[in-house]
Amino acid sequence: MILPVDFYARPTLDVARELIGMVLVYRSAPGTTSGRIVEVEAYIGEDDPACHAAVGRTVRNAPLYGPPGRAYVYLNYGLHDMMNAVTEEEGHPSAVLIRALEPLEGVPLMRRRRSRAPWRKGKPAVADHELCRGPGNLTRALGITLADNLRPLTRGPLTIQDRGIAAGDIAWDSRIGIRVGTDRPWRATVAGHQSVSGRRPPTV
DNA sequence: CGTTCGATGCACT
DNA sequence: GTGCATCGAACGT
Repeated sequence: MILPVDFYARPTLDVARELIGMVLVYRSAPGTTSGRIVEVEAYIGEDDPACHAAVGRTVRNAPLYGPPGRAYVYLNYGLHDMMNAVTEEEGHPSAVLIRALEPLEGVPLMRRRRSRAPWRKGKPAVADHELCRGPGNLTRALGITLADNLRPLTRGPLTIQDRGIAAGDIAWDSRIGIRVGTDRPWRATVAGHQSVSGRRPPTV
């Protein structure tokens, strides 16, 4: 079942928690790829210093101010497309960043797309659980690009679906890769999952 | 194990 | 001109 707009039109932390275990699906010409969401981060309002809306409305962050249930995709570090799901209501800039997936469908296609990255030329193929580990990696594996910015997540090629998969043990900690707003524990992960980005838990 | 650093594009000031 | 919601290789301990 594709998640309806109502799912997104709620407090962002609720949406973030419930997105864990849902399935991100992207249909493209070469095939369909999908994965179970295992890591997300919430970015909430102009008062959140790490949210793009902290500087007020601009050309880039305009999607955050729009209706919920749409994709906010932007380019980071000139290399990586980042995908968010817009939450709450119009005029309340907030979103959930999808940071990692456990690959489900289309693993061979994901492998092909990942190996096509310029910096991976001639390198060994990545392990399956690494394919969608990290926000830049998952958009590349699924083929999500800036062209998908503002796309509704309720229909069309890019959707998030409830397939009845159990969320697992959810851990909340501080968001990573940002220089401000690290005090807010707005990163949700499936505890101990292989595909979660950042430092791995200590190998015993 | 840890930290540093280059690649690369564009919105924003 | 500056600074990223990154990735992964290279190098130090």
